[in-house]
Amino acid sequence: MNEDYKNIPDIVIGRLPLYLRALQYMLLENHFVTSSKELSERLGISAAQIRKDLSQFGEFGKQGTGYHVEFLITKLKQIMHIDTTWDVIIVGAGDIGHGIARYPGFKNQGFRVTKVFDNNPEKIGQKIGDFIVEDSAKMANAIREANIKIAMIAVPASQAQQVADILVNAGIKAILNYAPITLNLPAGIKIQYIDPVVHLQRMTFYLE
Amino acid sequence: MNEDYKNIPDIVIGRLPLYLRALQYMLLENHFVTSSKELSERLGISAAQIRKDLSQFGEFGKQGTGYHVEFLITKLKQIMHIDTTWDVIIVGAGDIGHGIARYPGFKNQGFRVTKVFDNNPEKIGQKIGDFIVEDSAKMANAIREANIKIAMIAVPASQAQQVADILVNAGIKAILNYAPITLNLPAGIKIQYIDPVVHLQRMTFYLE
DNA sequence: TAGATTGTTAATCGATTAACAATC
DNA sequence: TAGATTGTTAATCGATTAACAATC
Repeated sequence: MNEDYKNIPDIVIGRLPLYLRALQYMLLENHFVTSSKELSERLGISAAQIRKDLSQFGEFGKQGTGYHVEFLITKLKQIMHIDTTWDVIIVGAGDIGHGIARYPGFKNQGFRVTKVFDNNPEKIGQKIGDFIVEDSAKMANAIREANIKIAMIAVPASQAQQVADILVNAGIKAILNYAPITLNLPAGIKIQYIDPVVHLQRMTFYLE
Repeated sequence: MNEDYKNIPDIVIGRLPLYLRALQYMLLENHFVTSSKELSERLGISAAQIRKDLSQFGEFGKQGTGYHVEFLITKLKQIMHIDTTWDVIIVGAGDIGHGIARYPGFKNQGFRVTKVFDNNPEKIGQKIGDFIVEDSAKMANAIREANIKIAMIAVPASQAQQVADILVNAGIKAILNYAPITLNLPAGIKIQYIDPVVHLQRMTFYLE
């Protein structure tokens, strides 16, 4: 648990990465000062909500001028605990595992993929980007030794729960699950889901 | 717009795919009748909420016994407009584009990838799974000719907005965006985002 | 019949927005 | 100074939950 900020709604936490992302693009554009109004226009989130969200964590702006982009980025990274780099492992070396193992977007965002596991003997030893696929049997030990807290699951749905159980048992505290199935996890373990089918189905309701 | 059901909160629509997914697994397990209580336990969503969500669309259960799994699946598919198959195109033939082009999970879920586009001459003509990468310049025409309504964006963030504008102009109504940037779209265009970094950052707040 | 579970209402809970004093 | 924008309060809006009559 984050001890510094208690009772902050999870929905607020969910917006922080979006604020961070927009601010980082501003910096790339040499845009050094912004306002809740400008962020609002970029993100489609009301200015009042952005100010209220940020105010949960402190006072980061100046009346009349707004927010200093670089300063707010630094603060948000501290709040989200990504002022350090988290080691992350990938379980599953299929197409999805491949894709995320080679994804360049983790760089400088607080994450570094360190290992890729699979239980298929044909895949173990294979090269994926900078990684050699390792045997899932060695996964739990590797997690404990390197004190890994975050894992991404990219195995078939039929194996996902079993994998999750092993991960949690070995000390994993946060899981990003690409398998299209809801996982059953102990309280305190964080979980996020990525399933393109769910996202697509959420939109077709509105299509004719 | 869905003309049959008006004023239904989007957050309810967002849960329907989860209900559907759980029900489909039940059917695989030859589990033919279920209840809001059982779905609740599988999904971590309260039974009251499940019943209330479903009741927005009709009466699908029976007092005392619960819901007939196959019947509810059929109904949910109708409600979400996935009782037909939607053609979907992918823009961007990099690692992410590769991953989703070969993803087997769309099958029988209402979606079929029909084309993959890229603007890189080195990629055009390349084979990806069952597809030959086509020139992005031909994208707008292809969308109009086949009356495509759904696209997945898997290009770098720097190109995503430009691609989105072309897609919308050609008639695309729903976009699943893998590029890590918030897109600016006209009202009425549906958008969903998949960014592993955002999902991970949402969890590290809670980690020490 | 007795037990189980729905669909629905009303109450509760939580999130968003509008408005504005403070102040840069 | 005048204009702009924050941080915050109170009001509004919306979503979730508890409870239960209806009924299979």
